[in-house]
Amino acid sequence: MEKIGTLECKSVISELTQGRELANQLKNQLHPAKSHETCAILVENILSSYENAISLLNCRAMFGETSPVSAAILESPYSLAGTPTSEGSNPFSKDQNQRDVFKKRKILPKWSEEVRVCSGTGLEGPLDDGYNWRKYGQKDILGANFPRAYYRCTHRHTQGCLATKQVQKSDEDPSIFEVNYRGRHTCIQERLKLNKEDYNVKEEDSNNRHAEEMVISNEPGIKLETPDLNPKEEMDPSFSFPLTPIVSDDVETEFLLEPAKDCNFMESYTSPFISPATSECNYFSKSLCQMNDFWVDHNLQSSESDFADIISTPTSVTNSPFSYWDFTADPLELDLNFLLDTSKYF
DNA sequence: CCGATTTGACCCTC
DNA sequence: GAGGGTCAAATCGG
Repeated sequence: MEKIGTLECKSVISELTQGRELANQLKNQLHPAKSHETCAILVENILSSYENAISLLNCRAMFGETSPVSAAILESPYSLAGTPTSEGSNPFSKDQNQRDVFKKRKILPKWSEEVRVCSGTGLEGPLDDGYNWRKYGQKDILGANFPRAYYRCTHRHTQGCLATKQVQKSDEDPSIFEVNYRGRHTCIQERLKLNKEDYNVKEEDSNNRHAEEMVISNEPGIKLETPDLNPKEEMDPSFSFPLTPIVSDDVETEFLLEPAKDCNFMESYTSPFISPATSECNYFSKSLCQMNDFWVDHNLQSSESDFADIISTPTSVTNSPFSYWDFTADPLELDLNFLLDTSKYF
Protein backbone atom coordinates (compact mmCIF):
# COMPACT_ATOMS: atom_id res chain seq x y z
CA MET A 1 0.00 0.00 0.00
CA GLU A 2 1.17 3.42 -0.75
CA LYS A 3 2.45 5.49 2.08
CA ILE A 4 1.39 8.90 3.09
CA GLY A 5 3.66 11.46 1.51
CA THR A 6 6.10 13.09 3.85
CA LEU A 7 4.59 16.51 3.47
CA GLU A 8 1.04 15.28 3.88
CA CYS A 9 2.07 13.22 6.81
CA LYS A 10 3.65 16.20 8.46
CA SER A 11 0.62 18.32 7.80
CA VAL A 12 -1.66 15.71 9.25
CA ILE A 13 0.51 15.24 12.27
CA SER A 14 0.68 18.96 12.69
CA GLU A 15 -3.07 19.27 12.55
CA LEU A 16 -3.63 16.42 14.90
CA THR A 17 -1.00 17.66 17.28
CA GLN A 18 -2.66 21.00 17.32
CA GLY A 19 -5.92 19.30 18.07
CA ARG A 20 -4.29 17.53 20.93
CA GLU A 21 -2.95 20.74 22.32
CA LEU A 22 -6.31 22.40 22.02
CA ALA A 23 -7.97 19.48 23.66
CA ASN A 24 -5.45 19.80 26.42
CA GLN A 25 -6.31 23.43 26.86
CA LEU A 26 -9.95 22.61 26.86
CA LYS A 27 -9.34 20.07 29.53
CA ASN A 28 -7.72 22.73 31.66
CA GLN A 29 -10.60 25.04 30.97
CA LEU A 30 -13.12 22.47 31.98
CA HIS A 31 -11.53 21.56 35.20
CA PRO A 32 -12.14 24.80 37.04
CA ALA A 33 -15.27 25.18 34.94
CA LYS A 34 -14.26 28.34 33.17
CA SER A 35 -16.40 30.27 30.76
CA HIS A 36 -18.45 28.38 28.24
CA GLU A 37 -17.43 30.86 25.63
CA THR A 38 -13.81 29.91 25.87
CA CYS A 39 -14.76 26.28 25.77
CA ALA A 40 -16.86 26.85 22.70
CA ILE A 41 -13.99 28.50 20.87
CA LEU A 42 -11.62 25.76 21.83
CA VAL A 43 -14.02 23.09 20.77
CA GLU A 44 -14.52 24.79 17.44
CA ASN A 45 -10.78 24.94 16.94
CA ILE A 46 -10.35 21.35 17.89
CA LEU A 47 -13.04 20.29 15.49
CA SER A 48 -11.58 22.44 12.79
CA SER A 49 -8.19 20.95 13.38
CA TYR A 50 -9.43 17.42 13.16
CA GLU A 51 -11.52 18.19 10.14
CA ASN A 52 -8.50 19.59 8.39
CA ALA A 53 -6.57 16.47 9.16
CA ILE A 54 -9.41 14.32 7.98
CA SER A 55 -9.70 16.32 4.81
CA LEU A 56 -6.03 15.86 4.17
CA LEU A 57 -6.32 12.16 4.65
CA ASN A 58 -9.44 12.03 2.60
CA CYS A 59 -7.86 13.89 -0.28
CA ARG A 60 -5.11 11.41 -0.24
CA ALA A 61 -7.61 8.58 -0.14
CA MET A 62 -9.50 10.02 -3.06
CA PHE A 63 -6.44 9.99 -5.24
CA GLY A 64 -4.60 7.10 -3.74
CA GLU A 65 -4.41 3.83 -5.54
CA THR A 66 -5.01 1.14 -3.07
CA SER A 67 -6.60 2.65 -0.06
CA PRO A 68 -9.98 1.24 0.84
CA VAL A 69 -11.72 4.49 0.17
CA SER A 70 -10.29 5.03 -3.23
CA ALA A 71 -10.53 1.39 -3.98
CA ALA A 72 -14.22 1.57 -3.38
CA ILE A 73 -14.46 4.40 -5.81
CA LEU A 74 -12.39 2.70 -8.41
CA GLU A 75 -14.33 -0.47 -8.03
CA SER A 76 -17.57 1.33 -8.44
CA PRO A 77 -19.32 1.35 -11.76
CA TYR A 78 -18.60 5.00 -11.97
CA SER A 79 -15.41 6.63 -12.90
CA LEU A 80 -13.58 9.00 -10.67
CA ALA A 81 -14.79 11.81 -12.86
CA GLY A 82 -18.24 10.89 -11.80
CA THR A 83 -19.63 9.73 -15.07
CA PRO A 84 -21.24 6.37 -15.24
CA THR A 85 -19.48 3.86 -17.37
CA SER A 86 -21.01 3.67 -20.74
CA GLU A 87 -23.22 0.66 -20.74
CA GLY A 88 -23.84 0.93 -24.39
CA SER A 89 -20.23 0.59 -25.32
CA ASN A 90 -19.71 -2.43 -23.20
CA PRO A 91 -22.21 -5.24 -23.47
CA PHE A 92 -20.93 -6.75 -20.24
CA SER A 93 -20.87 -3.64 -18.17
CA LYS A 94 -24.41 -3.83 -16.88
CA ASP A 95 -24.00 -7.42 -15.93
CA GLN A 96 -20.66 -6.70 -14.43
CA ASN A 97 -21.97 -3.77 -12.50
CA GLN A 98 -24.74 -5.81 -11.02
CA ARG A 99 -22.30 -8.49 -10.04
CA ASP A 100 -20.09 -5.92 -8.41
CA VAL A 101 -23.02 -4.69 -6.43
CA PHE A 102 -23.72 -8.12 -5.05
CA LYS A 103 -20.07 -8.70 -4.34
CA LYS A 104 -19.90 -5.49 -2.40
CA ARG A 105 -22.95 -6.42 -0.41
CA LYS A 106 -20.86 -8.98 1.36
CA ILE A 107 -17.82 -6.84 1.75
CA LEU A 108 -19.31 -3.60 2.90
CA PRO A 109 -19.50 -3.12 6.63
CA LYS A 110 -22.98 -2.84 7.96
CA TRP A 111 -24.58 -1.87 11.21
CA SER A 112 -27.94 -0.90 12.48
CA GLU A 113 -29.56 1.65 14.67
CA GLU A 114 -32.89 2.21 16.21
CA VAL A 115 -34.24 5.68 15.83
CA ARG A 116 -37.28 6.87 17.65
CA VAL A 117 -39.36 9.62 16.22
CA CYS A 118 -41.59 11.44 18.62
CA SER A 119 -44.81 13.06 17.53
CA GLY A 120 -45.33 14.29 14.03
CA THR A 121 -43.09 17.24 13.57
CA GLY A 122 -42.58 17.30 9.89
CA LEU A 123 -39.01 16.36 10.48
CA GLU A 124 -37.40 13.95 8.18
CA GLY A 125 -37.19 11.61 11.07
CA PRO A 126 -34.62 8.92 10.74
CA LEU A 127 -33.88 9.97 7.22
CA ASP A 128 -32.42 13.23 8.30
CA ASP A 129 -29.20 11.98 9.72
CA GLY A 130 -26.93 14.52 8.16
CA TYR A 131 -26.22 12.72 4.95
CA ASN A 132 -27.99 13.15 1.69
CA TRP A 133 -29.90 10.03 0.82
CA ARG A 134 -31.85 9.14 -2.22
CA LYS A 135 -34.55 6.54 -2.09
CA TYR A 136 -34.16 3.90 -4.74
CA GLY A 137 -36.58 1.24 -3.73
CA GLN A 138 -39.16 -0.06 -1.33
CA LYS A 139 -40.25 -3.57 -0.59
CA ASP A 140 -42.74 -5.37 1.50
CA ILE A 141 -40.84 -7.71 3.74
CA LEU A 142 -42.20 -11.06 4.64
CA GLY A 143 -43.52 -11.09 8.17
CA ALA A 144 -43.08 -7.39 8.63
CA ASN A 145 -45.97 -5.02 9.01
CA PHE A 146 -44.22 -2.18 7.32
CA PRO A 147 -42.35 -1.98 4.04
CA ARG A 148 -38.62 -1.50 3.97
CA ALA A 149 -37.28 1.53 2.17
CA TYR A 150 -33.92 1.51 0.46
CA TYR A 151 -31.74 4.57 0.30
CA ARG A 152 -28.37 5.21 -1.18
CA CYS A 153 -26.08 8.17 -0.97
CA THR A 154 -27.10 10.99 -3.27
CA HIS A 155 -23.47 11.25 -4.31
CA ARG A 156 -23.31 7.70 -5.56
CA HIS A 157 -23.07 8.79 -9.15
CA THR A 158 -21.06 11.93 -8.69
CA GLN A 159 -18.57 10.63 -6.15
CA GLY A 160 -19.01 6.92 -6.28
CA CYS A 161 -20.15 6.80 -2.70
CA LEU A 162 -21.49 3.34 -2.00
CA ALA A 163 -23.15 3.99 1.32
CA THR A 164 -26.69 2.72 1.54
CA LYS A 165 -29.23 2.37 4.25
CA GLN A 166 -32.48 0.57 4.80
CA VAL A 167 -35.22 2.05 6.86
CA GLN A 168 -38.07 0.07 8.26
CA LYS A 169 -40.65 0.82 10.89
CA SER A 170 -40.48 -1.44 13.86
CA ASP A 171 -43.32 -3.89 14.13
CA GLU A 172 -43.43 -3.57 17.88
CA ASP A 173 -43.32 0.19 18.02
CA PRO A 174 -44.18 2.14 14.87
CA SER A 175 -42.54 5.18 16.36
CA ILE A 176 -39.22 3.42 16.08
CA PHE A 177 -37.40 3.14 12.81
CA GLU A 178 -34.84 0.48 12.37
CA VAL A 179 -32.10 1.81 10.21
CA ASN A 180 -29.56 -0.51 8.69
CA TYR A 181 -26.54 1.15 7.26
CA ARG A 182 -24.24 -0.49 4.80
CA GLY A 183 -20.98 0.80 3.53
CA ARG A 184 -19.26 3.93 4.59
CA HIS A 185 -19.54 7.28 2.98
CA THR A 186 -16.66 8.00 0.69
CA CYS A 187 -18.26 11.16 -0.54
CA ILE A 188 -17.54 14.65 0.62
CA GLN A 189 -20.75 16.23 1.71
CA GLU A 190 -21.72 19.62 2.91
CA ARG A 191 -22.17 17.85 6.12
CA LEU A 192 -19.33 19.22 8.10
CA LYS A 193 -20.49 22.73 7.51
CA LEU A 194 -24.05 21.89 8.25
CA ASN A 195 -23.05 20.09 11.33
CA LYS A 196 -21.32 23.10 12.66
CA GLU A 197 -24.41 25.15 12.20
CA ASP A 198 -26.45 22.37 13.57
CA TYR A 199 -24.09 22.22 16.44
CA ASN A 200 -24.90 25.78 17.39
CA VAL A 201 -28.58 25.22 17.03
CA LYS A 202 -28.39 22.21 19.23
CA GLU A 203 -26.53 24.23 21.74
CA GLU A 204 -29.53 26.42 22.13
CA ASP A 205 -31.87 23.53 22.03
CA SER A 206 -30.10 21.78 24.79
CA ASN A 207 -31.21 24.46 27.14
CA ASN A 208 -34.69 24.18 25.95
CA ARG A 209 -35.14 20.71 24.73
CA HIS A 210 -38.30 19.89 22.89
CA ALA A 211 -39.73 16.46 22.95
CA GLU A 212 -40.58 16.94 19.35
CA GLU A 213 -37.11 16.64 18.02
CA MET A 214 -35.93 13.42 16.69
CA VAL A 215 -34.65 11.35 19.50
CA ILE A 216 -31.88 8.93 19.15
CA SER A 217 -32.22 6.26 21.71
CA ASN A 218 -29.49 6.42 24.25
CA GLU A 219 -29.76 2.96 25.50
CA PRO A 220 -26.47 1.23 25.23
CA GLY A 221 -25.49 -0.97 22.38
CA ILE A 222 -25.57 -1.08 18.70
CA LYS A 223 -25.38 -3.77 16.21
CA LEU A 224 -22.59 -3.79 13.81
CA GLU A 225 -21.84 -6.35 11.22
CA THR A 226 -18.89 -7.03 9.04
CA PRO A 227 -19.76 -10.26 7.37
CA ASP A 228 -16.46 -11.00 5.79
CA LEU A 229 -14.18 -10.12 8.55
CA ASN A 230 -12.60 -12.31 11.05
CA PRO A 231 -14.38 -11.55 14.32
CA LYS A 232 -11.10 -10.75 15.93
CA GLU A 233 -10.49 -8.09 13.42
CA GLU A 234 -13.92 -6.68 13.23
CA MET A 235 -14.46 -3.08 13.85
CA ASP A 236 -15.50 -1.81 17.14
CA PRO A 237 -18.93 -0.29 16.84
CA SER A 238 -18.43 2.10 19.62
CA PHE A 239 -15.92 3.50 17.32
CA SER A 240 -18.66 4.80 15.22
CA PHE A 241 -21.77 4.94 17.25
CA PRO A 242 -22.49 6.14 20.65
CA LEU A 243 -25.93 4.87 19.98
CA THR A 244 -28.36 2.18 20.51
CA PRO A 245 -27.87 -1.40 20.01
CA ILE A 246 -30.19 -3.63 18.28
CA VAL A 247 -30.24 -7.15 19.42
CA SER A 248 -28.37 -9.24 17.00
CA ASP A 249 -29.78 -12.64 16.38
CA ASP A 250 -27.42 -13.77 13.73
CA VAL A 251 -23.95 -15.03 14.09
CA GLU A 252 -22.33 -11.83 13.11
CA THR A 253 -20.52 -10.05 15.80
CA GLU A 254 -22.49 -7.95 18.15
CA PHE A 255 -20.97 -5.26 20.20
CA LEU A 256 -22.45 -3.70 23.22
CA LEU A 257 -21.31 -0.37 24.35
CA GLU A 258 -20.23 0.24 27.83
CA PRO A 259 -20.31 3.63 29.35
CA ALA A 260 -17.13 5.45 28.61
CA LYS A 261 -15.72 4.75 32.00
CA ASP A 262 -12.26 5.47 30.84
CA CYS A 263 -13.26 8.84 29.59
CA ASN A 264 -13.42 10.49 32.89
CA PHE A 265 -13.77 14.09 32.11
CA MET A 266 -16.64 13.54 29.78
CA GLU A 267 -18.30 11.47 32.36
CA SER A 268 -18.01 14.03 35.05
CA TYR A 269 -18.66 17.09 33.00
CA THR A 270 -22.16 17.88 31.97
CA SER A 271 -22.79 21.45 31.07
CA PRO A 272 -25.53 22.82 28.90
CA PHE A 273 -22.93 23.56 26.35
CA ILE A 274 -21.26 20.23 26.18
CA SER A 275 -24.49 18.42 26.45
CA PRO A 276 -25.69 18.82 22.90
CA ALA A 277 -22.39 17.79 21.58
CA THR A 278 -21.94 15.03 24.02
CA SER A 279 -22.67 12.34 21.56
CA GLU A 280 -20.10 13.72 19.26
CA CYS A 281 -17.50 14.41 21.85
CA ASN A 282 -18.16 11.24 23.64
CA TYR A 283 -18.06 9.37 20.42
CA PHE A 284 -14.85 10.97 19.47
CA SER A 285 -13.21 10.39 22.75
CA LYS A 286 -14.43 6.89 22.89
CA SER A 287 -13.14 6.36 19.44
CA LEU A 288 -9.72 7.43 20.38
CA CYS A 289 -9.69 5.36 23.49
CA GLN A 290 -10.81 2.35 21.62
CA MET A 291 -8.55 2.94 18.75
CA ASN A 292 -5.85 2.78 21.28
CA ASP A 293 -7.28 -0.40 22.68
CA PHE A 294 -7.60 -1.76 19.25
CA TRP A 295 -4.01 -1.20 18.45
CA VAL A 296 -2.87 -2.57 21.71
CA ASP A 297 -5.14 -5.56 21.52
CA HIS A 298 -4.21 -6.33 18.00
CA ASN A 299 -0.56 -5.59 18.36
CA LEU A 300 -0.81 -3.47 15.31
CA GLN A 301 -1.20 -6.53 13.22
CA SER A 302 -4.61 -6.15 11.71
CA SER A 303 -4.80 -5.97 7.98
CA GLU A 304 -4.99 -2.61 6.38
CA SER A 305 -8.41 -3.10 4.98
CA ASP A 306 -9.86 -4.23 8.23
CA PHE A 307 -8.19 -1.40 9.92
CA ALA A 308 -9.57 1.07 7.48
CA ASP A 309 -13.00 -0.35 8.01
CA ILE A 310 -12.72 0.10 11.68
CA ILE A 311 -11.52 3.60 11.32
CA SER A 312 -13.83 4.80 8.70
CA THR A 313 -17.18 3.28 9.39
CA PRO A 314 -19.31 6.36 9.66
CA THR A 315 -22.20 7.05 11.77
CA SER A 316 -24.99 8.85 10.18
CA VAL A 317 -26.11 10.31 13.40
CA THR A 318 -22.99 11.86 14.64
CA ASN A 319 -20.55 13.65 12.51
CA SER A 320 -17.91 11.07 12.70
CA PRO A 321 -14.54 12.69 12.50
CA PHE A 322 -13.19 9.41 11.34
CA SER A 323 -15.45 8.96 8.43
CA TYR A 324 -12.76 9.54 5.97
CA TRP A 325 -9.81 8.21 7.76
CA ASP A 326 -7.57 6.07 5.84
CA PHE A 327 -4.30 4.72 6.96
CA THR A 328 -1.29 3.24 5.43
CA ALA A 329 -0.32 -0.32 6.11
CA ASP A 330 1.90 0.97 8.80
CA PRO A 331 -0.17 2.85 11.34
CA LEU A 332 2.94 3.94 13.10
CA GLU A 333 3.56 6.29 10.26
CA LEU A 334 0.74 8.37 11.56
CA ASP A 335 2.41 8.87 14.84
CA LEU A 336 0.76 6.44 17.11
CA ASN A 337 1.82 8.55 20.01
CA PHE A 338 -0.81 11.04 19.13
CA LEU A 339 -3.53 8.53 19.61
CA LEU A 340 -2.07 7.09 22.71
CA ASP A 341 -1.56 10.48 24.17
CA THR A 342 -4.88 11.82 23.14
CA SER A 343 -6.76 9.00 24.69
CA LYS A 344 -5.57 10.22 28.01
CA TYR A 345 -7.37 13.43 27.56
CA PHE A 346 -10.78 11.97 27.06
C1' DC B 1 -36.50 20.98 -16.85
C1' DC B 2 -34.28 18.50 -13.49
C1' DG B 3 -33.94 15.87 -9.48
C1' DA B 4 -36.48 12.83 -6.35
C1' DT B 5 -39.77 9.17 -5.66
C1' DT B 6 -42.53 5.21 -6.99
C1' DT B 7 -42.98 0.68 -8.49
C1' DG B 8 -42.70 -3.46 -11.25
C1' DA B 9 -39.16 -6.31 -13.02
C1' DC B 10 -34.92 -8.42 -12.67
C1' DC B 11 -31.05 -10.68 -10.39
C1' DC B 12 -28.61 -12.83 -6.57
C1' DT B 13 -28.26 -15.51 -2.43
C1' DC B 14 -29.78 -18.97 0.48
C1' DG C 1 -38.14 -21.34 -5.47
C1' DA C 2 -38.63 -17.72 -2.00
C1' DG C 3 -37.17 -13.60 -0.31
C1' DG C 4 -34.35 -9.62 -0.38
C1' DG C 5 -31.79 -5.96 -2.87
C1' DT C 6 -31.24 -3.15 -6.93
C1' DC C 7 -32.38 -1.25 -11.41
C1' DA C 8 -34.68 1.76 -14.34
C1' DA C 9 -38.79 3.60 -16.60
C1' DA C 10 -42.63 6.26 -15.31
C1' DT C 11 -44.31 9.73 -12.55
C1' DC C 12 -44.26 13.59 -9.47
C1' DG C 13 -43.05 18.04 -7.69
C1' DG C 14 -40.50 22.29 -7.19
